[in-house]
Amino acid sequence: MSPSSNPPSDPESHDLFLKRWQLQLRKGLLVYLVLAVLSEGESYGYRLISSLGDYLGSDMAEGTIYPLLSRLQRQGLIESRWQIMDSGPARKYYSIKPGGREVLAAMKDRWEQIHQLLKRVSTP
Amino acid sequence: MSPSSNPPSDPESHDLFLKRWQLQLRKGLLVYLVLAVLSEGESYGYRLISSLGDYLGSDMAEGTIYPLLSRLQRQGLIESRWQIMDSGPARKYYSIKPGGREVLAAMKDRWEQIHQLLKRVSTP
DNA sequence: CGATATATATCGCTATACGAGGTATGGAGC
DNA sequence: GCTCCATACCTCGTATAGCGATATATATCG
Repeated sequence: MSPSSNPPSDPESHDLFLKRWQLQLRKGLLVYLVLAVLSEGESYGYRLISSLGDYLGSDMAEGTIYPLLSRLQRQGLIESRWQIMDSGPARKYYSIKPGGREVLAAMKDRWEQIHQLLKRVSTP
Repeated sequence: MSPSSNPPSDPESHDLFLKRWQLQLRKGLLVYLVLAVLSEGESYGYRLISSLGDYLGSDMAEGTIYPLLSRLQRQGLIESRWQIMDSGPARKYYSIKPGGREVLAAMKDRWEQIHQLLKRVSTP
């Protein structure tokens, strides 16, 4: 266990750091991912959790996706419709609006810029 | 001005959205950038603001960099020393520790994963 | 009738970036 | 000497987003 014998390289504390880092990275990343997925066709919250979970390696929490979708709709980037199902509870399908596609394109450009920048920084 | 005539594609509100998005993106990104720059040699807060400003297009605020550096030091990833200058106020030079390099390498891997993922999502 | 899977929503907590404000040092101009 | 400015550090309050926990409802299966 070595509880506190090796502070400078304690792998356990590094894991914690990385976990928190990835949590922060998701702020901004998830909006992009949701818009990108919706740009390929409509979907709904519960389904997005599993599709994005496949991408990300870990599920995004319900407490994340539903507020996120509400936000995007309030901001006019996506729209929703209720779909009554023959079996099971109703689904709220979201689809991307033209404004959402514009924003997505801008985000994609900015993302590419940032990636180029990081390559430049890490490989001098 | 068209204050509210074109909600779905209002470029002004899109700019606001993108501005907020980039703010959120920086959460996590800046830690990476600071560690990456420090991995190439020691530096100090005030200097980091302008070097990273060049990279990012906009300066990072002083209220961002100083707490960030304190945090990284508290977490044992970087260390600092005071340098008295012949002219002007003293500088607090930060340098990366071995544990910081390990974390930086892990972040780089994860970042590459995420970039591949985004490419897969946006180009089906 | 209770357990489970599906599906949506909300609340409180935490972490981080930023703007505004504060402190201090030393050089240039009046 | 005195004021202005660039350099250099720090801290506080605000806003935002992800997450875990919790609540609710529908339909199916045993």
